[in-house]
Amino acid sequence: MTGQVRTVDGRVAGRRGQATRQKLLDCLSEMLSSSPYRDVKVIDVARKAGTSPATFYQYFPDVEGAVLEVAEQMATEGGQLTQLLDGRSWVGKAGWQTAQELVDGFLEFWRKNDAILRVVDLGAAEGDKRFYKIRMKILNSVNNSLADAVAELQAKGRVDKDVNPAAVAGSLVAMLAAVASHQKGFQTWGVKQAELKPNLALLVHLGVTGKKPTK
Amino acid sequence: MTGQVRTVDGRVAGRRGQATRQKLLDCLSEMLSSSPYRDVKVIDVARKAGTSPATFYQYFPDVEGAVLEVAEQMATEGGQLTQLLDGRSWVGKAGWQTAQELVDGFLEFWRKNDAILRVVDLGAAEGDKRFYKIRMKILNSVNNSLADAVAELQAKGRVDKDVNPAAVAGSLVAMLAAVASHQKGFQTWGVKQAELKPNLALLVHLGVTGKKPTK
DNA sequence: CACTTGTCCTGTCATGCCGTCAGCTTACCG
DNA sequence: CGGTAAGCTGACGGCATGACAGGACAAGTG
Repeated sequence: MTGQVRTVDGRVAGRRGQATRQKLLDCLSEMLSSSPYRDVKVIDVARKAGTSPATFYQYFPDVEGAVLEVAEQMATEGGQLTQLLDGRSWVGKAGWQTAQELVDGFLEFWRKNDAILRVVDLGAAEGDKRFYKIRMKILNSVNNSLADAVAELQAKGRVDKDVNPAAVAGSLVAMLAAVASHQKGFQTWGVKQAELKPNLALLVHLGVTGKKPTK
Repeated sequence: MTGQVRTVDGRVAGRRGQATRQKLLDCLSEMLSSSPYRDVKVIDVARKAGTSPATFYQYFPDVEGAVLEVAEQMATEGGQLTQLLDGRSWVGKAGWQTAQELVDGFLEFWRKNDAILRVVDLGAAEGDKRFYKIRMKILNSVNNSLADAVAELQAKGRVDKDVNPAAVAGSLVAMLAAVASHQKGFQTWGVKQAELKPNLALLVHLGVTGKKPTK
């Protein structure tokens, strides 16, 4: 799809080059987890990777460029999130389970990639289309499936006609993403991780079906 | 409460000093709106304020310190958000109106302060307790009111016992904040601002009362 | 083995921002 | 008018940035 990996000055990267490139990306990922985005410097990433800043600039235009790469890789993995919803039912007990598994899978994915997702969120909120597109790529799979589910229930008359499936789905997905980003924040409100999940699932179920789940 | 405003080196700031200090904060605010957080430099803020970098460092330890100040000022204004919920009813048509006005007021506040709120969100997500506290200060008022409303309905038996009021309220508030941050994103999903609001209100109403609103 | 080719890395350098200090200017007060 | 404290800035060492040319290295060739 993306063709060969190329250096900034146009050379094609060989085996060794790709290895160092990936090492730089991995080290960048680690840095993002351990220090504020604003303080991540090229020189630190390079040092951590046991190489020099000049090498970094051979593969990436700047820190942001490398971050986009990390984000892209994560977004590709994130495509698996569709599986949480493909072919699931929103009716009866199965519906409750669908909601629970969606919440579970979503939070888990976010927890695993929280550092890079923070930055993607920031970039998207700042209006950067590249980050925005990546955020879409991750959320779209879940969002579309949710919107379809709402639209389907709507067609059967089980959901009010004036509900906008895309708006509801988007809001629910945004909620999941936001809660995942600030999981620690809930502890201050006296809410433990284990308690949080069923309540989130409840909200998702309510939003999609308009009704309380049968457990 | 906070006593006198002091410079970094301990002098008390007079009228003139406070003016330049505030001017620096205002210019910082503008910069945050127009360029990515990562690219906001002390020298740019100082230039924009018609002063020198050295002056900046007289009032703030660094960019982050100044950002915290801006955020603090905004958080104080944000206390007004409580008014959106104080003494409101969640029953019948009034309940629907309460939900609508909450969504309206919340989105408006976020739209007005989106730049600084982005940064606060980032800081909080990165685990910085100072930003985290400010985010709390803003959200707590809304969150507590919502949680109280849920708990009250729960006491009357109108909401299931296994619902955790704080978890539900927190999730709804997080949803509002996230949607507000990414309002532009919804346009890609074909959802217009005007359509978004009632659907958000619906989700809030569903979350708080467990039932569809009577319009 | 010497030679060539193309990939890969780094030393070095000009540039620009950071953060501090000493010292100058301005405002206020007796 | 002189003293004192507030207010501001030029200047400087330090460090990150980003570009380049050249050296190191692996692999193939005669």
